[in-house]
Amino acid sequence: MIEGVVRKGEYEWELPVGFIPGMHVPGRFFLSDELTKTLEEGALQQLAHVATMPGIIHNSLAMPDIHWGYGFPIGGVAAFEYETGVISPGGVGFDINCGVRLLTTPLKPSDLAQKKEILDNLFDAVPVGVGARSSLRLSEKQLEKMMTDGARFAVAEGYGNSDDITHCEEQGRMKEADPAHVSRKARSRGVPQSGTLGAGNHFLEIQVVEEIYDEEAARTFGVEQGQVCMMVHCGSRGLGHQVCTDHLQVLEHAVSKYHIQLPDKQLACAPLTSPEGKAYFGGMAAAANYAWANRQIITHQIRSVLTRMSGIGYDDIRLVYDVAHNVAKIEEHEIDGKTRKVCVHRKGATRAFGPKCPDVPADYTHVGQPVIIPGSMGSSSYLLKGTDVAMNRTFGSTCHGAGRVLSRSQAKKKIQGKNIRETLGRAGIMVKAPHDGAIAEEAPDAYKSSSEVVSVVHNLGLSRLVARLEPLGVIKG
DNA sequence: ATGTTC
Repeated sequence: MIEGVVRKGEYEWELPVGFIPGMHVPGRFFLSDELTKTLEEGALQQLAHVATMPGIIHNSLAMPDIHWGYGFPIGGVAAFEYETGVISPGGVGFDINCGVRLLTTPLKPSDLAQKKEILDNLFDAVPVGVGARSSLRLSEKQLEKMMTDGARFAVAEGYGNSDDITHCEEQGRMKEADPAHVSRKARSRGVPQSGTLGAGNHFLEIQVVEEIYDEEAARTFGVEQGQVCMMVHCGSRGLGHQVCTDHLQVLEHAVSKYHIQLPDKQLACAPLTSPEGKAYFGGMAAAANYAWANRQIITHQIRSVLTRMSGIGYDDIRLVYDVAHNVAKIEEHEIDGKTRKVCVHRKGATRAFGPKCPDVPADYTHVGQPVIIPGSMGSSSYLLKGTDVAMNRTFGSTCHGAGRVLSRSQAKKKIQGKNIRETLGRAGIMVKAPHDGAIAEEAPDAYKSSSEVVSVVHNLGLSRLVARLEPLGVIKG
């Protein structure tokens, strides 16, 4: 382990205050011995950097999928006191509300004789790849509604049902969204991209529930062994990226205006109560809502294909839940016995609210919030549940996925996409992508093991395993 | 992640 890090338990490590100058709180991160082998020193430095920011409380936290990111580490969680703290785009990431949703179907794998045709139809119905454009032509007014109403906009337009809304984090809509802080350029990127999947690690998968770990929670979430499911992983596309870019520029100036000392320019931020901080938050929430609506529109396309191809009903395809992996939220948390209003930044981290917490859907509240962890291409995905331990220790947060071990360029150099496609094909997993390079970048070997990451948060109790899902067919952007 | 270095 890197010098200066203190071991606190089987899966826990601390960066003491003083690891670098100016830290207000300790850093704390969660790794198994196996995962410490892939820890990047740069990511740990970033965890320490975050601990120097104004108003941070409790700990600068990182989940076991920690890796190097823009300013803040990916896998990072940081909460700032509302009155004295800051908000930072680096703590959210460029893909605002990159997230994932899980749908159940009444189908069994044996009902998928036409799997290739289903995948072909899904590939035609959901535009994928960098710069993908959809056939939907949103008006300016519709885009505005998409940004203020999120998943509700999509459902109001006929792309879903009311259960879909109650089964989204935030009911698919942050009320603080303010489209006035979304630039003309961001809007022009958003208009043609509604209902598109995007690229990189974004995917649409046909999966099967392979193992149940927690019968009661699985039953509550409507998930059964042997059931065919659909998983959607995507975000706010070019619109969210542009919101991040635009506000970073403003906030770089705000840093000197508000006399904030930072160890890295990429931590650009502003006080939560400042006009600049509020503007970013309003724009970020608008982009988050765009992402929820985007996943909702894609859900409708999936339902349309499956009802046409397999004869099941539209409402037989149920949304289990939809979680955000990249977002900042105003929440109340109890710290040292006192309830504090804080802005929780989760960047490559999942909210994991426990039983009886606000915003957990009524039909799930006795169990806790569903947590959805996608695997890398061709590997297991997991369904977990939120816990009281997460509420007490990590502002109700857990990991988000596997985390890279090879950069995109390293992966493309080392790995042949065609070979991956053939190997997965032999295992019965069909892959469709715009080109083989997209497959190489996202090859399983480019990522840490998602099962190792998930076992750490399960063992710590930051969330608890409910079910494991395995891919049957993959559409990659 | 991203009209993949406006």
